[in-house]
Order: sequence, then structure tokens, then C-alpha cells
Amino acid sequence: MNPNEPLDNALLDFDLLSKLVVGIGEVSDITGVPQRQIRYWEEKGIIQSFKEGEGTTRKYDYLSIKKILLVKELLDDGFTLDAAAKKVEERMRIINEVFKKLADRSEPANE
DNA sequence: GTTCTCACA
DNA sequence: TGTGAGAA
Repeated sequence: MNPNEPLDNALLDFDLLSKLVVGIGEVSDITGVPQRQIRYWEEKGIIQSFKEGEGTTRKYDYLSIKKILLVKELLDDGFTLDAAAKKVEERMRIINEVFKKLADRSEPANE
């Protein structure tokens, strides 16, 4: 973990992460958070998922997974869901900005 | 495999 | 706040 973050590596990660879409089962396996808990948090509104097309199963993208991971850490730090939700929202704001920039770089209109 | 609701601690 | 079980 160097203090400087090479954008080249970030671009590779972004391409991979942006395509990462999994169900609640995968998310629970990756994050280590039980499905009930994930649904529970979503029920509280601290995280949100999306249905793909007319499907019923929840789909989680990297941002959602990141949120779940963040909430998990926050809760472990002694925060409540409400407190964690606030911090998560602020964090997501920054992450969204970075992703937007990454997306812009990842889609060069021309060589 | 997933979803939901009811109930309990 | 988080989990159990049953049912679809």
C-alpha cells in the first residue's frame, strides 16, 4: 500500500468492479454478513439493492458491497446502524465522485 | 437458489 | 439489533 495510488491500477480495478454484480448469497459470502442481516440493513434503508429486469432476487453492485463492508466495520467500531448510515452516506459521496472520474477515464472518446 | 412475514430475545 | 422458522 503505497501512499500514492497509481491510476493505472485503479482503472483495472474499476473495469472489474463495475462489472461485479452478484446476488445476496455471494455478497454474504464475500462480506461475511448473513443474508438476513443484509436484508435487515436494506430494510432500514442504510443500503439499497436493485432488481435486474423482472427478476426478484436482489442484485448488489460493488458500491452496495462496499457499503455493506463499510457498515460492518462501522458497527464493529461501536457505531449504531443510524450512526453508521450517516458515515456510509458521506463515504459513498466521495466514492461516487472517484468512480465518476474513473468512468470518464475508462471511456476515452478517442485515442 | 431466492423471497416474504411473524415472532422472539 | 439481529436471528429463527415456515411457506411460496
